[in-house]
Amino acid sequence: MTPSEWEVMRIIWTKRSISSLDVIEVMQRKRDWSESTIKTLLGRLTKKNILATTKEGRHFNYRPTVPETTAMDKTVAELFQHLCDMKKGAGIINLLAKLNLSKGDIERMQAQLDKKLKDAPSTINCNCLSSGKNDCYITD
Amino acid sequence: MTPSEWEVMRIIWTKRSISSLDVIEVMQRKRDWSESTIKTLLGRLTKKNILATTKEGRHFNYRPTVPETTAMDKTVAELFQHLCDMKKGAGIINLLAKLNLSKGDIERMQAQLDKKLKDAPSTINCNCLSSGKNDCYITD
DNA sequence: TTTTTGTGTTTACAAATGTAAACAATAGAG
DNA sequence: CTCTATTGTTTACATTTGTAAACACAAAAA
Repeated sequence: MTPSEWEVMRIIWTKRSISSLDVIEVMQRKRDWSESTIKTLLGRLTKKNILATTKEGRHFNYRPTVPETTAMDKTVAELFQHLCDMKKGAGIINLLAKLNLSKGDIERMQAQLDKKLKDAPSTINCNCLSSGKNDCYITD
Repeated sequence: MTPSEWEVMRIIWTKRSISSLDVIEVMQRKRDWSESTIKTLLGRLTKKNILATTKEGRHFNYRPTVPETTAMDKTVAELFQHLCDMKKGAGIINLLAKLNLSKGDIERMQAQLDKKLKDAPSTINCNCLSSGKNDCYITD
């Protein structure tokens, strides 16, 4: 899913089921895209089977075939897969600092971390050269 | 920076300064890319000013102009910027579950979370339609 | 000094992406 | 039952990305 497609999906995930007309209307409040552009994106998402359609009189109704959280988790996991093992932690710490998180989410994270801390290794090696050993000069 | 460029950068970030010959050698241990392909990537990274070069006899030496952590933070931040505000927390929780983290990183995260918990809101609204109010039907 | 060869640069080209106009089909209006 | 307007589909085209061959030029070797 491309960034533009993702923007369209957010609307559809939120609405659950929506006509193209409404997608266009909502989308145009966010981005200066022509009607055509949005129709193209809907078409591509449908072809990729990320959207399913149901005919309804004159227009179609679009609904996601994949839950938003599933898509999110996949995208986030993919991104992190390409980062240096050793520095992922620092990346998350920096991210946490910037995000607005609810009490509930923070508590769930804390629980998760408490659990992981028990058998966490004291260091994680850099795997950037895939050499099998710690590739990084700076070990921390 | 594209995914392929990122792979090349990881090598150079780790080595700090490296000849194209060595980049090619290391890279070819990871991916089945032709020498040409890797040279193209080095060229593009140089043109984008992500790499700086110094002539050294027959070959050039490449070194990053941007620290890896800076680039990482930017990429991670960009990704999260496009996700639903309400669901970012859940995304991180899922991510944490999957990652291998060092004790030190976990402790730093815990510290960060403790600090944030104090004045964390009890809920974060979905902003997927940018309507100004909570867009999501499911409020959690 | 000429030849060779190792490197960076140019050019190439298909696929994906962003962006959008033109077209076709069909539901609803008259 | 025809006409029109709406909405999905085709086609279009520039840019970026993945992948790589061809080329030019400067060192090193002869």
